[in-house]
Amino acid sequence: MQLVPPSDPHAAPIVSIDQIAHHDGQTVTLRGWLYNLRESGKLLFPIFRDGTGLIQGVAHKAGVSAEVFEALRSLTQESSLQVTGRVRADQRALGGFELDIESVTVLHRIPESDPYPITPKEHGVDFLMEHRHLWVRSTRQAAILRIRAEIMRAAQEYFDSNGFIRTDPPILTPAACEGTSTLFPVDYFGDEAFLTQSGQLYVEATALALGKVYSFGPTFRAEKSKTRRHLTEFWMIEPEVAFCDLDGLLELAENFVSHIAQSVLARRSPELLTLGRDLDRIRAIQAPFPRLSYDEAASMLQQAHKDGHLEHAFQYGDDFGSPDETWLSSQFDRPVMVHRYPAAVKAFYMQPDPANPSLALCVDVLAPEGYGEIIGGSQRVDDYDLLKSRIEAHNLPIEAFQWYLDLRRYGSVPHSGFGMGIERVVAWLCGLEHVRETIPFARTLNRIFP
RNA sequence: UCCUCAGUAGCUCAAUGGCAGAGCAUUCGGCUGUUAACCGAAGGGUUGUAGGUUCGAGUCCUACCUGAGGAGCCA
Repeated sequence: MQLVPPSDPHAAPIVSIDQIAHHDGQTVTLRGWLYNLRESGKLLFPIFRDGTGLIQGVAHKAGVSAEVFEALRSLTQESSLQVTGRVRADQRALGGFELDIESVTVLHRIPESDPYPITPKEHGVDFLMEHRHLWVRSTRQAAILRIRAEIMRAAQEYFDSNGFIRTDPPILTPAACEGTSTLFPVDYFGDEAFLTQSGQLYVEATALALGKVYSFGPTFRAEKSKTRRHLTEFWMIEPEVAFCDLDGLLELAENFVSHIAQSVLARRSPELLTLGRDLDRIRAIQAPFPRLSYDEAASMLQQAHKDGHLEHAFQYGDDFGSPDETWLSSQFDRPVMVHRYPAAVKAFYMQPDPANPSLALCVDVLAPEGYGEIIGGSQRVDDYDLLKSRIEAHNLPIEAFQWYLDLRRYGSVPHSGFGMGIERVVAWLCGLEHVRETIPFARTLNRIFP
């Protein structure tokens, strides 16, 4: 296999397909794979892909050597190759350019006896997930992964350029962070440890060291959730800010999400269009976001039930169910921030609202179009005695939280933070049905292969 | 964990309780502008597993396995 640029100084330059428009009329070399091959008598129309795009080649039997023509004619889908030809603008071609083929070097030819499994026709979800290592080559999946990468880049860019320091918490943890979720146990030299379900408690510590911090990494939940919104392994980005109250947190959340959406729009619009996304939907995602108190949201839900928009009657005091969130978020064209839930349905570390201590100073950001909760956050309890009594009331092992309580013993300050699930944001911005397509290799309740 | 649905050719799917089928993919042949190309031909099956009802089961019944959609929980 020849993988390095040819040493011949007169050889055609190696270019990627996304740069092909800059080489109109020139002879170039592409490296990639055969995406599809159409044949019409003495004409061949191979379509090549190289990870940056697709381009159709043309080979006339009379225009190339017999060896080149036969090598192309018998080429199989997804065989790898290097092809040299002249770039020509052509209205008939999908990308506006075609390649008049001069020569071909086949790097690896897939034999007919064992053809590439994923054909240009439709396939079922299970088959595609079983072949995820190959499915990622498809145009649609590649577009999603490019948008995912941009979302991650833009998220880090926002924090890095606003004074935040990235401090990543451990993946292996000694005990449950929140005491609620089901965790994945691992053997830690004879002791039981767990894969982290949230880095929050740890970034609270680094926030009191560095002021504004964030963490970004994988998170694990062993809950047997079986929905389009759940993975057992997902990526979460968690900012934590010292001297920040709930109002400051709401402002941070809306500016952060707006920045991500507008970055994707600016840098990945072709991919959004590949996915059939309406760009106006993304364009609308601009701060400020609508804000609803839990009380206001609850009233809206009860009214929606009376008007026949919701089957289930919402009980004041309950947490919102999935249909509730879907309906609420569908009332807005941008994410809606619901704040001040009843403390009883929220985590132990959330600061009570001074105006009504039965409410927590927390926020859930619900994405529109039924994508549900993308962010959950709160102002944290900063009083030692209150936090200690909360831990006890939730029957959590106090010893495991001694270090966490220390943060309230030594220079405690008001502080706030949130966690944003990357995959849900990817699914939302891409307009996908299921989060399993938003990560290169999804881990779900029923799948840990490939 | 609960509810609902599905499992037939490599893939996507048909088949009233009565001969196991089609399209795509693969192979061969045809076509000098194809757009998931098209036209002709060929090969390709333990109908998820185990049991039961029946003269006869892909089809009906029971259990199990696998997957999907939803609920709860959450990001």
